[in-house]
Amino acid sequence: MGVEKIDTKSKILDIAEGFIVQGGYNAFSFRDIAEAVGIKSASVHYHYSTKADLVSAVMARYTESFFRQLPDPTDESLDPKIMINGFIDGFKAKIVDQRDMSLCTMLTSNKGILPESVGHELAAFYQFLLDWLSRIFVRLEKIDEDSGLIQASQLLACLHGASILVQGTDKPDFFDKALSRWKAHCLPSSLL
Amino acid sequence: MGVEKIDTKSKILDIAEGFIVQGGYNAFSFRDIAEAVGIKSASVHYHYSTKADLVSAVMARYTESFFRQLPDPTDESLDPKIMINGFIDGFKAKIVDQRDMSLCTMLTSNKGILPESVGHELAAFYQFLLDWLSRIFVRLEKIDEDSGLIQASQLLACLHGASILVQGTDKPDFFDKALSRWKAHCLPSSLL
DNA sequence: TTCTATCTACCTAGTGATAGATAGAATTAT
DNA sequence: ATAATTCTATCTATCACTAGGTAGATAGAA
Repeated sequence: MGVEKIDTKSKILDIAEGFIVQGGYNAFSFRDIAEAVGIKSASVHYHYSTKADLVSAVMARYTESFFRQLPDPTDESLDPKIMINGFIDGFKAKIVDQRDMSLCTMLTSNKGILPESVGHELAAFYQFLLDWLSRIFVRLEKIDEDSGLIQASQLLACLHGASILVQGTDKPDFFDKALSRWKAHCLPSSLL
Repeated sequence: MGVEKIDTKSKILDIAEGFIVQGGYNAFSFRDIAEAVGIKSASVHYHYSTKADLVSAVMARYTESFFRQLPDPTDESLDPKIMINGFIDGFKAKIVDQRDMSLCTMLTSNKGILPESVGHELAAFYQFLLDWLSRIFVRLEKIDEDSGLIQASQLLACLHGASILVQGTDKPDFFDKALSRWKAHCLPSSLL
């Protein structure tokens, strides 16, 4: 412990996450990471013994920090419209401004070649996220849980699909086009 | 020419396409393909000299056969609702019944590591498809071209996102959930 | 005789992973 | 307090294997 030099372990995760969102599971090697961190590949293995471990750790950290940033959907003092809008804007920032895919979109498309553990983590991530969105829609539109889940699925699908469209066409405009229904639907009350 | 034994060249494309939709660009090798076809890897190179050539050929064939199957959007004898529904159902068959990603979703997520030529083909594919969908929406809802493109973007995003959701959660139900708005919206007149 | 499609054999460059050494920090024993 | 020990994080060197790609031979068809 002590002076906390910039932790190599999380530096590795940062760089691995960057490589994954740019090219997926098979598009980087331990040597790539080692070079970027400034150590040797054997030292990367010291921190994460296998590639599966490494990707699993990236996913776990992502999930943890993702949900830590989300507000409590049942907090009555928060406007559900603003929560949804914040969520959409956060997603947009990632895929339009940074111009790469979200970690989960990328890993999901790689699911067939991923260690099984990562597959489970992915599924859990989506379940949790859909649940979060559902609760907000239930509040926002005073609907039952099933309908909330449907709304949540639609929004989440639109967001992921929008990122494919932006990436595939190289035209960031498609993000707003694909999301226009939701933007209109979820304008914060302050603007109505 | 002549007796047309089952063409090795297209057998290679079939198998390559299968590998790509299952795991993406980096998840298969010439040796994998050779083994599946029943020849040696050097013989695969005879037909497609580089991996970029091969994937490019897969994409070109896919694009060609995809658009050959689409009806003429301006054909007044065809019901636009049925065309949209047929499109959705075709997509669903691919990703829900066959349980893998569409070639384009997969390649788009791999775009960062793809040969540039394939990137251009992908962009062209999406432009063409969005145009096709736009024309139908313009007819269906008697709207202008810009609004047609917005509808088209939304539907296409929903479809791609639905495939991510299905793959990520392992729950095929999410396809219909994510698409329910469009199914309701585009019921063929015969059922109204 | 030339063309087509295949083969065997190989190359170079990388892959994930391991073994063993080492310098220095932290901990424990005397 | 100091000496002995263990732990941490790194290294060098290497393994067995796979990658995409190439050269050259060959059998059969045109």
